Amino acid sequence: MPAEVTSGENDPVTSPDSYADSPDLASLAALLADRTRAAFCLALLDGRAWTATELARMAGVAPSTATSHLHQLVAGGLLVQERRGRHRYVRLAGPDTAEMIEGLAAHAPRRPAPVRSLTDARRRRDLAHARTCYDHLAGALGVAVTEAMTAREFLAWDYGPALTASGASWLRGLGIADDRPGTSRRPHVRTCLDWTERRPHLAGAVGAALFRHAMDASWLVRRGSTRILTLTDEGRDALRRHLPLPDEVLRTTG
Amino acid sequence: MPAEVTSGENDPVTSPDSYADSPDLASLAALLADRTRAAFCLALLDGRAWTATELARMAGVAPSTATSHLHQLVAGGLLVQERRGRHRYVRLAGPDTAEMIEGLAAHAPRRPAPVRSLTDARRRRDLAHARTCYDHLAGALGVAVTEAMTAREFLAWDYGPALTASGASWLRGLGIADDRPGTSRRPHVRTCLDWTERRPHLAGAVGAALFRHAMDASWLVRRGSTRILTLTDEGRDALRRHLPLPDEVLRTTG
DNA sequence: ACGTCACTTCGGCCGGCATCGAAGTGTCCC
DNA sequence: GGGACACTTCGATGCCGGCCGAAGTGACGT
Repeated sequence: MPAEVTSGENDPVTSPDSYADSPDLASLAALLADRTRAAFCLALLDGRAWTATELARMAGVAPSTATSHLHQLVAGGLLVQERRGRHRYVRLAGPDTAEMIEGLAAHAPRRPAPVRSLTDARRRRDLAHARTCYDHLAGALGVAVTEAMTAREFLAWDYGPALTASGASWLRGLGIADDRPGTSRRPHVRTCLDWTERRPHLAGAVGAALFRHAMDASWLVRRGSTRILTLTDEGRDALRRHLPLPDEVLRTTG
Repeated sequence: MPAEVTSGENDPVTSPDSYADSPDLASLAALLADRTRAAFCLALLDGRAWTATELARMAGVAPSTATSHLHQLVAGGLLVQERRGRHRYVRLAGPDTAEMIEGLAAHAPRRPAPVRSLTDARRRRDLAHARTCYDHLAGALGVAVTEAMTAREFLAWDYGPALTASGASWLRGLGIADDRPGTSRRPHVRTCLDWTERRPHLAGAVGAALFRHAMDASWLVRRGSTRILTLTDEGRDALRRHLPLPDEVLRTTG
């Protein structure tokens, strides 16, 4: 945490004399102000790379339309692309971009989408139960984990969300290497307002590490190529053992 | 922190059965995707109420245009209005709205605005030095305060920004009533990426309380009706005494 | 080599929306 | 009461941008 204040040599990313060029809020917001582009970004919030055609089908637009939108999103710095063969893979530019979009989405009004079928209803129920949120766990399960960690005083909220000392050692006990604080720019503990639960769940580097561990240990498995997560038997046992989670959220059946 | 997960009676704010209605990101972003509306919101980030005419003049549009935009922003929940006599005062709906806009602005590209005059250059320099950011202090001074509090270990960053015990007692020593944690929903320590410094400054309830104290104690005064803040002699002495701030940021001349 | 597939470019169409001026309503002050 | 002022409504204008289909390019597989 260097406390140098009289900024030394400025990185010439913009103008050499960088007094307050006002942020171009409108151009950034315009990128998200289209139904199709917004749908792309929300889909990409699962943290993985999608191809242009997949996104086009998901949003119900022609491939040429998707191309145009992806150009804009990449040019605007929200997405990065990777060309492999005849495929163009796009993903969110980084965790900070994901957090920005999440932050916006948390304040957005809900669109009342009518339930179309029984499958649709099931899909929604499962999505509300457990899903990925970029690089961490969301849904009722994510919120429950967060609140159980709070109950055991692994997380403290008094002065902003923070991991306690016992929380850090709990993580170490799980074999989760706690990234050394200060190493990365990213806040270690961050919260993210859950869409479905309307309560915060754990995010940031700690949330990502915990989720990575849960996937590595097969506590959770992805359902197909969606962002829906299914709790495995091992996962249920582990969460019951390591955290006293209420049984209601520990159902393992899709 | 109630850990009730199987949502009991739902508040009927949307549909009775509230599985995951996806957020309407596009409609929210569209509110900010217009140059004029974005300018309104950025101006309102100073936390005070403006009249429609003031905003119209600031943005360089006709009054009728401003009316239309303000309607949309109020209908969208970003702004609240208060009619007093023949004036219509609007302000940001709340701290969470301000935080959302700040978060977006921090990721927005800078618009290279050419310096038009000597007055303009001075205004920018002063704005970069100290200004309000909704309800707390921003600019080089805000960042310096934050970093000095970090150096004295009033703030800890290891597991997310947090106020330490000594930080809490330091605030009490200043006569700042530390809002009892848990009382309000708002995180007590939050950071906000500074536009000009590109480093975080203190925000959240603690940042707001500190700023309020600085204004009450006349450490800082507003310049006219702008968001520019000027450090007073008392303010310089106080900051030198309570925090070892580097002299460079302690200039009091506008 | 050929067909298939993923993606791109281009042109044209169309809807939505920001803008303004003019005219109207209510408020304040003299 | 009259005039100035803050704000609103309405209609007209014009532009920007999303959308598609058709045609083109390059990669992959048989």
